[in-house]
Amino acid sequence: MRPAGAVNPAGATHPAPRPGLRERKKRRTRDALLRAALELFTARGYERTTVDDIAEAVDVSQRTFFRYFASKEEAAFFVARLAEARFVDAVRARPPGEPPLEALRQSLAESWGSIGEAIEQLVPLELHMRFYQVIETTPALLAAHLRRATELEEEIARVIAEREGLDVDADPRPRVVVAVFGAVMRVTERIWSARGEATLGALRDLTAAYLDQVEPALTGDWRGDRPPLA
Amino acid sequence: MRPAGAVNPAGATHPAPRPGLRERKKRRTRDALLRAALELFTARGYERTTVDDIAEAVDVSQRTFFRYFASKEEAAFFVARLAEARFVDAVRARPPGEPPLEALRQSLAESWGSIGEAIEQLVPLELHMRFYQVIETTPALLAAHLRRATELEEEIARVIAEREGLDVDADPRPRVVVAVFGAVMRVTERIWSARGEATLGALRDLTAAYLDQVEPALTGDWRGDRPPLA
DNA sequence: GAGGCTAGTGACAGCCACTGACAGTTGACA
DNA sequence: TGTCAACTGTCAGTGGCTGTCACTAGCCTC
Repeated sequence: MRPAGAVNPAGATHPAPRPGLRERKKRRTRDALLRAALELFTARGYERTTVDDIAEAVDVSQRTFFRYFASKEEAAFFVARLAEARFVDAVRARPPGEPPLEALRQSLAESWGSIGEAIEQLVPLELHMRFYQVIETTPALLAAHLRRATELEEEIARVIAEREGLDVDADPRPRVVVAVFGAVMRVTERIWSARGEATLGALRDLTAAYLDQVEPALTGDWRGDRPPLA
Repeated sequence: MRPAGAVNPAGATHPAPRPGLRERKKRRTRDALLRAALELFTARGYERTTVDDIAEAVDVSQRTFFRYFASKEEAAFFVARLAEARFVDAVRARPPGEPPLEALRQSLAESWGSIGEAIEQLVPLELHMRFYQVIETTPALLAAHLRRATELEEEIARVIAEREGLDVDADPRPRVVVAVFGAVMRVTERIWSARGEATLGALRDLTAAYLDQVEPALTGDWRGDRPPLA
């Protein structure tokens, strides 16, 4: 079986059948590993914490760690996966008439508005936010993050294409909007993490400001003296 | 010393002082390793070829491989680095009046026009092109490729900002254009490599077509029935 | 052109991420 | 309560990568 699978199957209608002891224990172990991993990663760096360190902190064997997480990297991005899934759901739920770029913007605002508490149930939100700085400054993690981001983009491009009744492989526009949107997000992520203020609010504001700059940036004429931002 | 360093220091004015025996031998070893690596990677896959395999193919020790390349990954991207450096140079050399996006487009066309022969001196061009499909289909390599791409983007953003007399950290536009440009390139790279035709020409045409779609993709209205492309 | 210097190399030992195999333990359920 | 299956620990092994050390072979000086 796959302990690291989806937290909850999508179509659960009943109030939650109270998992058995075994299930709860597993969950506790996984959460403990997750939390220990993130704490060690942010405290002493990703490369400098070994999987053995994490396992030891939770008092399980290294082998057990790898039964919960396919890799050290997977543990690092476990929480981020939650947020991404929310975002995709939000895009799917957007009203059909809305222009694509606007739908993406709104989905982002929406999912960021509600993701905090979901994360908090797993690990302290502040820890998760600080961990982004570790991602951004660790080559191996940054690489993994970018790869995951492109996978996410492909998924979203398909959603957008479906909304608009287009074929992703025949019409370039879905992939292009999503790619542009993603590119701006990554630029803001980097700048945001480079500054000290690792809060969701700061990231949200910065992203909004940068998205507003896409059109001005693409026009040939930059002489219009647009006001630079803080 | 660093055998994998720049092929030729920029400011070489003399006709080339004929390197000693030692230097030539080193160069030959490095090129042999490079070629063997790329051949093995494309033949049986990146993950399935060990560094020992590569070293054995050239009849040196594994330790020696790591004296030429800091990592297996570095060997994989050695040739790509050449192409990137050319591109950056091309951007720097663009006439100052040109709009940023246009400068990037032209630089791309220019560098792709001349990079072929430079690569051919190191490894067969066709091998290099086929290797892109390996990159695209190997998670570890794709991740590394994306990270390298963002580093390149940062460098180019600074060049663009300087051209326009702006401060990269105060004005978002340089980073945004470059990010958008890079995003489109990556989308086309992926589509191009997914199709069979691994030629520079095919990539160039596809990129041009996709760049033309940026503006249409960003406008809210997609009803204009733009012609999808082949 | 003999001898010393040192860059380049091979051999070896060791770290860390990760995997397969096997056996012991413990919830779940009849 | 006993059986089964899930979960876990232990152990051995692979591959990427690094440090160390001794040795060989270009290079340079006298």
